[in-house]
Amino acid sequence: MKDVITNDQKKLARYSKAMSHPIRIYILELLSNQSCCYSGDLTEILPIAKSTLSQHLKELKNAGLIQGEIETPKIKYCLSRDNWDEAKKYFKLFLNL
Amino acid sequence: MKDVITNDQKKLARYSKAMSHPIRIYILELLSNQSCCYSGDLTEILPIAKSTLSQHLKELKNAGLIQGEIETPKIKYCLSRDNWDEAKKYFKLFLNL
DNA sequence: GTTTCAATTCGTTAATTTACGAACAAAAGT
DNA sequence: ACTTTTGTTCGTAAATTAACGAATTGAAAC
Repeated sequence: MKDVITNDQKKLARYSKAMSHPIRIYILELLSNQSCCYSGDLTEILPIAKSTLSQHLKELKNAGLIQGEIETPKIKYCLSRDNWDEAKKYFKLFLNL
Repeated sequence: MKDVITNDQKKLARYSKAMSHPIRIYILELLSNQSCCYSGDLTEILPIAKSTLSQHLKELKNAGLIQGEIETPKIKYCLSRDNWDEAKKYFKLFLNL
């Protein structure tokens, strides 16, 4: 019984999972509008603990959708273009857009 | 501290969550290609137990993305057009497509 | 009325997710 | 050296998810 699920389907599910929380949607939306942000800014705006935010950022990093660059003492986050574009491609195909 | 997360962001996260499993992606993809299917067909193709499939279908139903129609003794599933279109709209905006 | 078919619900288990505050780390400024 | 700033990691708890097989339902079909 070979696998009927394709790699593309797994990847799309993976990206969807990364997007499956309102906070993470908020962050991605922000980053697709303004090129970058600092997590300190997010901490001030979002009604969650710093550590929780950190977890969400990690989740997005692990999914490959964002990347962080150290600008001591802060960290500048921006979209990971390659994967973001790949995700867009998958969603586009999936949704017939 | 009012809610900085919009309803649209919550809805998009909700739809993403429904799409966050390969099996559910598979089902949605199938339904967006062929108008309808019977869960019996899915049971034969997919490498999971019937009860597990049932859970995934329920998940998609709860997210409003599919609907089931009884055609005794089977159940015919198809996309829930309204919500599917709404989901598409949200993803389109979110991804700038 | 009982059997059969298709699918869901139940009961259970293991793993993952989300959240928090406290503790920790790294680097710069004092 | 020590303090401050900024984030991450740790430890923990509660809730949700995913999976299975067994039991159940509901509506024909016999």
